[in-house]
Amino acid sequence: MAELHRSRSLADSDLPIDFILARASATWRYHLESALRPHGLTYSTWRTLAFMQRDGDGMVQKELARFMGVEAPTLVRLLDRLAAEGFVVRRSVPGDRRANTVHLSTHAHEVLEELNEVAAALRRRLLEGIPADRLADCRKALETIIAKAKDVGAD
Amino acid sequence: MAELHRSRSLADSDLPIDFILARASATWRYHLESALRPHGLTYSTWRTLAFMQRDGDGMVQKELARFMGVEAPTLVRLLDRLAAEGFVVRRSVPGDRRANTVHLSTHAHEVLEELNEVAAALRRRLLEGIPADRLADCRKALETIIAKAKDVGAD
DNA sequence: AGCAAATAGTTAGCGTGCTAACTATTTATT
DNA sequence: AATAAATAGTTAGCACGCTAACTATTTGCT
Repeated sequence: MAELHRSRSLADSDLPIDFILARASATWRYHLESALRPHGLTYSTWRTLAFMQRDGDGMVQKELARFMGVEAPTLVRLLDRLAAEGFVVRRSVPGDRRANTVHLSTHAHEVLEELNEVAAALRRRLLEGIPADRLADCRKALETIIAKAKDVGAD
Repeated sequence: MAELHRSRSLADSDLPIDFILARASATWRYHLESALRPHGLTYSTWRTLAFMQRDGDGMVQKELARFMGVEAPTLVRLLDRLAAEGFVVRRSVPGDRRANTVHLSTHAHEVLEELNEVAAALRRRLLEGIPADRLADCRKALETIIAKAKDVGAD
């Protein structure tokens, strides 16, 4: 992977906040992707497992997609890959023959322990030096943005 | 576009900050993409023009790519599209026959006035209700993350 | 001068996000 | 009960991010 996200030359300040937000998010994702790669997962496939682990296990695909904030077709492909590699199992729902619930394999649970530590390590590294209250404020601001975006209605 | 980013059902809190960061960024991008679509531009092509407008005009492609935080091949395709639609011109550099400088057309300048207002309107809407000092703290935190990511070195 | 290394731009190809359109099934209407 | 509407999942196809590999040119070494 290139060293783009390790370089100077971005006059961070004086860019609008959304530019900074996008850059921070992309950079974080890039580094996580790098850290995950040796473990054979991408950011998105890892993220799918992570969401399943925290409350998504046993959900119907539709629910999981919504929980993760992606569209159904996006999830389909991620699950295809994860199922092919033995991380995930689709199980048909007794009452409804359209739906599948999705489940983590025991292998996935094992791997996740390691991967969660990888993610946590990056978190520690990137958040190092940010005062806790500033980080809390940041979190609140981001949550407000997410909330505000929800009730827009008149696009 | 789907109404994913307008829905509830994300238990925002108690998710790690990187999940919140990614969600906020994706949501913002989604709404901007929606607002831009009627004007015939995508988020990424608009973003390219926006970066050119704020200091990137006349840059060599390589420089612009770095400024924007994307790899060279990513920018190539964006410029191809933007050039085909008359927003951007590539001009060969006298001293160096490998390089191109890129320039906004007058049409692009005109369109940008409108688009900047679109972006600003969304900004106002999504940031509404966030106290200025909290937003400033958030910005500082995000800039710290970006800075921290730069000097990682030992990936 | 001449050859190796570096650099700018590009093409090819993969993964991930989306929308649109399709199938199969379930629910609601009448 | 029969038909319309809604729902779950999928497939197809586009945009955009990346890396790897290629061409053309420039720079640096000897």
